[in-house]
Order: sequence, then C-alpha cells, then structure tokens
Amino acid sequence: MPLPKPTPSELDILRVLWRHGPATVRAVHEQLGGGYTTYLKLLQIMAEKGLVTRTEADRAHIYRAVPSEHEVQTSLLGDLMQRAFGGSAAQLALRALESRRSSREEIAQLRAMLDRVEREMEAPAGGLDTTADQSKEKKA
Amino acid sequence: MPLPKPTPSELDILRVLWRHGPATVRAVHEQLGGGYTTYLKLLQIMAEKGLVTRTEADRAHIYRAVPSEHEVQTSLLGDLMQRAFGGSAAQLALRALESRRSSREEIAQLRAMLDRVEREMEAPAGGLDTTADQSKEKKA
DNA sequence: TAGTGTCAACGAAGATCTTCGTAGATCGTC
DNA sequence: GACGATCTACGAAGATCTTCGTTGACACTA
Repeated sequence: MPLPKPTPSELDILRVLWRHGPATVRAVHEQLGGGYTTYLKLLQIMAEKGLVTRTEADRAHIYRAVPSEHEVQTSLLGDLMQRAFGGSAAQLALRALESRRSSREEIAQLRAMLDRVEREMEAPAGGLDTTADQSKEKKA
Repeated sequence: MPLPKPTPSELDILRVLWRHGPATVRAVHEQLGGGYTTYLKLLQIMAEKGLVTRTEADRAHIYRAVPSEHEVQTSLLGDLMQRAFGGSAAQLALRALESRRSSREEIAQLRAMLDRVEREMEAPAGGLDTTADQSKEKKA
C-alpha cells in the first residue's frame, strides 16, 4: 500500500504544511490551536505512516508533507466515489455542482475539462485502468 | 443537528437499503457477507442515530433508510469539500473528472449542469437582492 | 414435548483516532 | 552551576468503529 488515507486531523496538519511549507510542531500547533503535544504525537504517527518526513538537524524537528495536495485530493475523492457514488466520477461531479456556487472562471475550467475528457475518449490513451488509486500524473 | 454522517459500514448498509428497499437484518447480511450479528448491531446503532427506522410488527424487524441517497451524497461531498478543497465545489469537480472515465451521456449532463449554473448566476431570481448568502460581505 | 432454527438484545474485545500529562534531555541566561 | 523555557518521547485515557459470541425468547416440527 502506497500511503494511507490521512485521517481528519492528519489532513488538517497536511493543509498547514502545504500552505506554509515545512514546519515545526510549534508552528503547526500555533496554526491549529489545541495542545502542543497533540500535534507532536500526530506528526510522529504521520511520520511512521509515511505521510510526512522530518529533519532532525535542529532540536526542533522540521516536518514536510510527503504527498502533494493534489494526490491526497485524488485519493480521498476516489474513495468517496467508490463508497457513495458507485464509482461514477461524473455523478459525483454533478452532485458537487448542483447546489453550490462556482465562479465563472471555474465554470470555464470545467468546460475545458469536459472538452478534454471527451477528446481523450476518442483517442485511446490506455486500457480500462479503472483503479481507484491515484494514478500517475502527467508532468507538465 | 439533522443526521450524523454515516460511517463506512453504515454507508454499505444504506446502499443496500436504497437499492433493495426496506429489509431485514438477514437480507442485509446476505447482501454484504460477514457475521449476522454484526449487521444486527450496526442496524440497531443506526436506528439510535436516526439513520434508519424499523418496523417491529413481525419477529424479524424491517429496517428502512431515513436519508435519501441524494442527501447522503450531498452531505459527504460537502464534508470532503470543506476538509480537502477549501470549500470549492468546482475544484472538487475538476479533480473528480481529471483522471477518470465518464460516459458521453454523463458529460452531456455535466454540460447541462454548467449551463444551468451559469444561467442562474445571471438571473438575479428576483428584484430584491436577497443575497442571504455566504459570499462577500462586509463585516458587521 | 423435545429438538432445531431464527430472532433481538447485550456485552465485550480489538482496532483506530484524538487528546493530553509526565518525564527526561537540551538550550539560553543569570 | 542553577533555573526556566522548549523540545522529544512515551504512555495512557476516552471516544468511536467494527466485529462477533452468548443468551434468552420464540416458532416450527417430528
């Protein structure tokens, strides 16, 4: 198994690391509030799980997120898609859009995405690889 | 608080109830495999939580899903949207579509949805600016 | 009526998640 | 060198989730 799915608390921490970059326990703690050792413990567990790495050069260790935000989003979404949408990404997207606000720019992005998806339907890019895992990212 | 978010196991059970309609513990158990009393216990807990109701007329009680599939999907999606996508439904939808297969029909549905969303953006729905919404607001 | 099977109820165990207190090491300062 | 602040490590408690064994009630039947 590549990386475990982060728990809600772990996701909170990852979000801090994605936004602020590598950080100490104290920095995370100050961003999120609550007990200092709570985040120490969580970060230790996350390091065991492989969700973060740490540098022990200084006395206050520096933690870095391992998976990118993109990867985690894809993973969590794949999970929910399987569990609640019968594996249909489109049904999920439909549900996401149906009662919530989006900007014009986002709508334009989505149209472009639909165009792309439709184009790729005609060009057989790969087999029926419907794995729920995060797949390889096309490096830009 | 309306209804709690179903746990993964509870969601499995709800999916059976949505697909098959009201069912006994045995029916759920036969659909999902595993120990009989596991589902008995889960359904009892779900009844306490309000996720299902039950009819005790017969010796084998009949359980019914309380929230619709639609409602649960919306709820779980809203949760994930907040936790992992900074509240952006469009970003979530984009991520859902970017590496997964959808049918032409689903893509057409999505385009229609985008059209609708965009139309609703332009039509202020009523003369009054009843923006009882969450968007831009000067702090009080 | 004794035996077999099905049912709900209950309790408990194990896993995971979250939180925090305490202990011990280290650093800076007086 | 003593003191206080800061840090890691460790353990444990409480909550939730999942699973299952046992018990007692009930029903069918030979």
